[in-house]
Amino acid sequence: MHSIRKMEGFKKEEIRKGPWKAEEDEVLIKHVKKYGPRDWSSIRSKGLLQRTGKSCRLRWVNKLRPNLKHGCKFSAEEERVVIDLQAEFGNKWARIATYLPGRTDNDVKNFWSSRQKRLARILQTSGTPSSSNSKPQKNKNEVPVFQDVPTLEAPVFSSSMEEESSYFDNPEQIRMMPLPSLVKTELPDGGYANLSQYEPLSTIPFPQLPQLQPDLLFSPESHDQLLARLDDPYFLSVLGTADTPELGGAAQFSLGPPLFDPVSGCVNSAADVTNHATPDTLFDEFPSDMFDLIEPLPSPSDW
DNA sequence: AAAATCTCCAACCGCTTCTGT
DNA sequence: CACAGAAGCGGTTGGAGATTT
Repeated sequence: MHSIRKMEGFKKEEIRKGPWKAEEDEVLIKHVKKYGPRDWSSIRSKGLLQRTGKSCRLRWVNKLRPNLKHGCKFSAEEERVVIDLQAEFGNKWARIATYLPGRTDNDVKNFWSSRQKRLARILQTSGTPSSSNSKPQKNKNEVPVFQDVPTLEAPVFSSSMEEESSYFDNPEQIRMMPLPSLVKTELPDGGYANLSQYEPLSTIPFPQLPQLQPDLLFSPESHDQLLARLDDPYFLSVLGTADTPELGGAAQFSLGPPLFDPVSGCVNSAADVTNHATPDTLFDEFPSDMFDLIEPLPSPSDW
């Protein structure tokens, strides 16, 4: 009896974990509406939710924030941005996410890790003697890593504002609302600029993404040719393997059209992208043990 | 149709950085 | 300057749904 009461008392104080209910979201949204995305821990201290401030913040940033792209795959452009910026910044997901409106660090992180798994599996199963003994892989996704690129028609940077902002009565209120950290975006030159979701895209600072040089647009090559290319640092930089962000320096090369057209402020059409193989395409051509031959370059911190 | 396997992603944890006192 | 609490970040995990056998 006594212990049960004790347990009940304890349970009341217990911090809730796991999936969020719609009611909890409501409460959180109301709180943000009223106070802005801050004072997360006060949500619990006020007894509004039995969630930690940390959990509330995460929920807001990853799911409830306006203008997030829910349930749409990374477009080819976005993939390239991630690949390029990962090569440049390393696993700085939050930083990379600031270049991808509507994407969170979690999105980028998840995208990258599934990509890595995919590539690892491909390398493992694409013909090494050892792997040929292992049980056959039958996942059809394995063969054409990037086969879905041309069909990716996510409304990139489309304004889902209408539906999202329905959380709020007054758009102006949103505009004036203190914005989450993503708003403050460090520019490549070290300065800061506002990356407000409510600003026209053309005002969003965007790094000049490298342009793909013609000889790196991937034509069918023999494995020997590909291996020969491993001596080319440019070639390696394009690969941008997860484990070797140090390879970096992609920005100094030309890797393709920028994601944004600086004139129109729009994203380059998917049609353009289909004309360029993405770096991922490379992996289809590689011998599976190729990466055994690559030695990571020293990391920038060691320079 | 059922079981096995794979993929995606929401959410947690631990650590680091920032900010206020 | 030192400390504490809050916020932010990156790594990891586990479950749900999709796909394959």
